[in-house]
Amino acid sequence: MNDSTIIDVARRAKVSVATVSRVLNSSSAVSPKTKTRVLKAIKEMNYTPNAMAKNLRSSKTMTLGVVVSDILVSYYAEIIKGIENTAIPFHYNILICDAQNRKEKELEYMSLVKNRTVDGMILVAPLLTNQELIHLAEEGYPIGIVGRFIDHPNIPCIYTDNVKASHEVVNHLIEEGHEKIAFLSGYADAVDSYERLEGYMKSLRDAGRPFIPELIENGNFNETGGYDAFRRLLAKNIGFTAVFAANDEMALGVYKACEELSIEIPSQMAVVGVDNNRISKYISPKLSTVDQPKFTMGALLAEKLIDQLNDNVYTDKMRFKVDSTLLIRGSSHRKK
Amino acid sequence: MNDSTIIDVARRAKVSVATVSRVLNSSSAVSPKTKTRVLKAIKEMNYTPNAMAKNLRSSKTMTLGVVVSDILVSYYAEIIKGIENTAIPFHYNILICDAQNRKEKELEYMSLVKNRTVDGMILVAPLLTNQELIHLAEEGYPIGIVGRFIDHPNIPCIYTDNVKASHEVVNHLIEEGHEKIAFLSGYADAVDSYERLEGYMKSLRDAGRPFIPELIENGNFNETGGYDAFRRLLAKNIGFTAVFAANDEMALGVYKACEELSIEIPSQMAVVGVDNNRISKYISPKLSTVDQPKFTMGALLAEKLIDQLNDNVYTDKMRFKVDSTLLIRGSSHRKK
DNA sequence: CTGAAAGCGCTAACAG
DNA sequence: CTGTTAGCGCTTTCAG
Repeated sequence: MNDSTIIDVARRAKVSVATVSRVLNSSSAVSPKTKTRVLKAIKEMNYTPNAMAKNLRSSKTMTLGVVVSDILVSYYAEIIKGIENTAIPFHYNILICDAQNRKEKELEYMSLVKNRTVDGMILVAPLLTNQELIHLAEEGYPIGIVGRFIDHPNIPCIYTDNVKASHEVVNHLIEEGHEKIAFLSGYADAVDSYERLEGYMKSLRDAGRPFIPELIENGNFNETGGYDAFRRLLAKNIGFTAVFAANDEMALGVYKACEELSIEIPSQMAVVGVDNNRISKYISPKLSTVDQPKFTMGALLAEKLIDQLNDNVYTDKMRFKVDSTLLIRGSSHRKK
Repeated sequence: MNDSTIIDVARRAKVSVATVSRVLNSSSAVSPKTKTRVLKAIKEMNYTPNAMAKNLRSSKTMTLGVVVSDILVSYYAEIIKGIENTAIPFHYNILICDAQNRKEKELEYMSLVKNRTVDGMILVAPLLTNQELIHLAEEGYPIGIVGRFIDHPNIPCIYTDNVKASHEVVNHLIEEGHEKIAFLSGYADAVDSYERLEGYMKSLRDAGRPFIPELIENGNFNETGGYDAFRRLLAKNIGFTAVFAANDEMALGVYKACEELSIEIPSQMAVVGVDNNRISKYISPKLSTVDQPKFTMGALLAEKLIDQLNDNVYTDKMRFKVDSTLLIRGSSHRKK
């Protein structure tokens, strides 16, 4: 166990603790001779500075919290990889928080920034409302958002245009000749759900198609939810030939139901998801989906938040919109 | 921002800091009246105790580090879920460390336990050798291992019998009528690789088959590595009809190569992996693989480590062997 | 270039 | 039941 403190090292090197601290942090010049002596003592005692003491004194923990809905979903994991990619070089650690798709959990985790366990918090596609988020930022807590636009000078955010992406998907489906297109939304209170639904409706409107409310079902953004929702849809006997799932997880549920019911994708049922989940290109047929530059989104946002943490730079550009791209794969391309 | 300290609260409630601390931690009785007053002050000032100060004082951070090789691999993500499942109720946070398949990284992360950023460290299928791990434990750092047996009284560990699992896989392949079975190992220095190879050889021996060294290739435990290794294997023209990949990621690489070369699975090439990665049951044909109770493994190990952290219980049972099960799916079941 | 000393915010004796 | 006080281990003025 490492029990030695800076005092022990100082004693052994016959210098003051201040000097030891100086060589530890290269904070100011120390004569080469004393420096060597201190270094030697440190090595001999196998001394490691106590991070808690350092944190307390410097009011920094050098760790960033990252709240995601579900660590098992590759979409989040890739964003985390991106965050990590910028955090590591800046010597920040990452505290991952798995909110298990629950808003209360998300809120609970915010105490980590309040009690100074982390220096800042990155929320990925949070369930918290903009208002709640803004409230936190105004209390002075450094937070950043991935996957949502939020109009506040203190909150860096990076997002894609959900309405546009969704609009593109539905247009594609219409072009493929589908008349009735179902929509699987996520939890009703998620902004993503709402925006994707908006794009869906816009497409219908543009194409002069009627909006049929029965064609909408909520699948809670997860596989079983998607499965159930799709079965409910089917039970209504509306005769739709395509489903747009607001994320890939729900699309996976659709695949499962189709397999059980021997509905062939895409000839009898076209399917499109969103997220470009890792699984989407392994399943058969490959799932058409909307890709976002996840890694980059995480990396860039982390950079901005770290900037803010260190220089209190709020003036800089803080809001980033990145493009998403529709990947048309086997699940939605009708055989001629 | 939360700038108020316990002193401010004390002042406002007209009590001493000790009393505030008492109500905060319910560490000893406080009269209902003062308690209410303190609580009121806390609420009014929107006070949150500073975790760093608390940590320093109590020499506890209530966080556990978890080192995994790659957070994107669902195998690790599920273990993390298990760890989380026991950590949360015990009020521990989890600091995820993504070692990016590199041993130096793993070692670097160990500084988190040395410098007291975390109270203990869980290593999942580490690249560090038993010796290195034991060294750390003997220096007094609380560590636990998931996915490997390690014979040391201070190191809780949970593992499956790799030799046996691998033995089972190869037996299955032999029963399916395969004569020449290739083996894709991971990095040469990983214990898992070694043990899985051992089981492979044992099966051949038991069945009176010759061991052909050319049938072994290293795929580094990842998809592209598996792809490359499989292509190298093919290039040797040995005429094997089955591959046992030491993990599912490499098996995915085999699938990719087979698709490119129009080799049909399983009729022309049987494939079996290990891990029961989430993707394995979505690909077509479904991948035969070896399942481990990942969630349970994480949960149980975390429990043991936390026990150790709190009570210094080293006497308790510390090493757990759990059963893995061979899941025979489409990729290795020869059509009659 | 080096040392002394004042805390960072909290907990836990100890005394009352 | 409540208050006083001594640190936890470190960084950082301020003097020298």
